[in-house]
Amino acid sequence: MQNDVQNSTQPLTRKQREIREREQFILDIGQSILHKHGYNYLTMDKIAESAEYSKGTIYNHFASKEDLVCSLGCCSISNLIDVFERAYHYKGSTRERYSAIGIGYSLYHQLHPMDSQIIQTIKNNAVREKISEPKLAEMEALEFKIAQIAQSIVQQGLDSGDLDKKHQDHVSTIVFGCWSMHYGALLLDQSNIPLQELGFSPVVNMLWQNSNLYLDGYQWQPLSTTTDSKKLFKQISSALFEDELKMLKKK
Amino acid sequence: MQNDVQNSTQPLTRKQREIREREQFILDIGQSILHKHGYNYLTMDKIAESAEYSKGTIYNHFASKEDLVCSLGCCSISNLIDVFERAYHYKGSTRERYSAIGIGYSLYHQLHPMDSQIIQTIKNNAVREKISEPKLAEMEALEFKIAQIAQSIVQQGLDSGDLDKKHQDHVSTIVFGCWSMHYGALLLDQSNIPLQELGFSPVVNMLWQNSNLYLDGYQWQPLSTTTDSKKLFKQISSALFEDELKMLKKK
DNA sequence: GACATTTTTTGACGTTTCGTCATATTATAT
DNA sequence: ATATAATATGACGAAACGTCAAAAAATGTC
Repeated sequence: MQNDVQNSTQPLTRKQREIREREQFILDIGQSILHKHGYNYLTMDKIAESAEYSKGTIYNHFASKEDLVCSLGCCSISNLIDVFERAYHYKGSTRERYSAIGIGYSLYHQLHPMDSQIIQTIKNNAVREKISEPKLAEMEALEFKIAQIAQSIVQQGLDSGDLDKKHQDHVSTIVFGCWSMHYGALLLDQSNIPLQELGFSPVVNMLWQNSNLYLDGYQWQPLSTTTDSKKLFKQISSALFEDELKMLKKK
Repeated sequence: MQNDVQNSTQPLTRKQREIREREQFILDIGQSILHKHGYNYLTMDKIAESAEYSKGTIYNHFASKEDLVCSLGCCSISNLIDVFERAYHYKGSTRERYSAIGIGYSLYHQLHPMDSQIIQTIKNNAVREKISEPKLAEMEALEFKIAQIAQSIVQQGLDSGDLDKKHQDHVSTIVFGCWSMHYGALLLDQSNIPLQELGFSPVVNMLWQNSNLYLDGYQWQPLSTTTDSKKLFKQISSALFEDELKMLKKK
C-alpha cells in the first residue's frame, strides 16, 4: 500500500507528497466517473485508463475497489464535518444550533446525492466486508468525530438548561434519534422509491417538521410550537449555508 | 420469464403451480445460502448447483441476480405486512397500535437481520437499476400496502381524537417520520458500525424511547410520559409477538 | 558519470461471475 | 406414432477484479 503516512506527524517528504497528490487525483477521477455515469459504470480499469496510470498503480494506492469507494465516503464525511462545525458555531440557542446540523445535513444531501449513495453503499455489509481494516478504522474515526460534535451540542443544551436535566443520561439517545431519522429519511429519498405516489410530501419538509416535533418531545427549549419554525429554517440556512442554497437553486 | 401469472385471477393450471412451487424452492435455496454464507457467497451458479437445476432454468424464473434478491426482499416485506396486520388488530389505543408496529418491526429486524440487509441492498440505487420493471412494481405494491396499514392507524388516531385534528394534514408526515427513524436506526444497527464505541447504548431501547418521544411531540394520547412505557413494550410484544420473542431468546 | 540496488510501474494473465443461446430434452397435441 | 411446442441444459463470451513477473525509473555508491 505505497507509503503509509496517515499517523506520522513528521513533515512529508517530496515523495510522500507526490503520492498523496496522486491519491487525491485518482479519487477525483473516481468521483467524476461516478457523477457522470453512476456507480455501475465505475471500474478499476476505467479509473486507470482515465487517470493514465496502469491498474497496478491504482492498486498500489487502494487495496480494492471497495477501499477506493470507502475513501470517497471518507471525503464526504469530512465535508459533513465541515458543515457540522459551521452549525456548531452558529450564534443561537442550543436547540437552534442542533437544528442547524439537521438543516446542513439535508442540504448537503440534496446538493450531493451521489455522496449519500456512496455512504449508503459502504454501510452495506456485503460491501463493508471487502473494505480493509485500516480504511474502516479511518472512516470510524471520522464518524466518531462527527458524532462528537452533535453530542457536545446536546450536552450544552443540558448545561444551559434548555434541555431538562432529567434527560442527562440520554445524550447519545437524542443524537442517535436525529441521526437515524435523518439517515433513514434521506436514504428513502435517495432510493428512487416513489414516495409521492405512496402519498408522501417532499422529504426535506417532512424531515424538518418531524425532527422539530421529536425534539419537542424532549422538551428542548424553545419548542417549535412557540416559534415560527418555517422562518427559523430559512434563517439558519441563509446564515450558514448561503453558498449551498445558491448551488441548489442553480440545479 | 416462464409463464407470468401474477395478475390473472383464473385458477392455476398444474403447470403453473409447478412453476410457482419451483420458484419458491429456488428462493428458499437462495435464502439458505444467504443465511449460511452471506451475501457475497450467493451466486447464480451456486443456486443452480444447490437446486440441482441448470443455470438457464434459474434464469427462466429470474431475469437477473438482482431480480432474485428483490424477490427475497418481497418475501420479507410480505412477512412484515403480516407483522403490521397483527399490530393493526391489537386491542388497545390507536397510539398503542401504532407503537406495536414499531415493536414488531424492531423484533423482526433482530430476528432476521439478513432480511434487513437484503432490503438495504435492493434500496441501493446501484442495485435497483438492475432490477426489472415488473419486479420493482411488485415490490412497490407491497410497500404501498404496508404504508397503508400505518396510515390508517394514524387516521384512526385522528378520528378518535387521540391525535389532535390540527395534525390531520400530516398523516403521511407522521408515517414517514416513524418509517425513516426505524429504517435508519436498524440500518445503522445492522451495518456493523461500532455504535457502542461511539457512545451509543443498545439500539432497540433507544429506538423505542425516541419513537415514543417523537409521537409525544405530536401530542398523540396517551403520552408516553403518562404511561409506564417499559411495561407497555413488554405488554405489546408478549401479546402480539410471543413466538418471535421465544425465538429471539433462543439465539 | 557509471554501475548496483531499491522502488515503482506496467499490463498480460488467471479467476470469478454474470447472462446468453444453440442444441438437446421433454411435454403436448393431432 | 409422429409433429410441434415448450422447457432445460451447460458451454460459451464478456466484463470485472485482483496478481505478479518483468520492465522502467529512481536512488544510492564509488
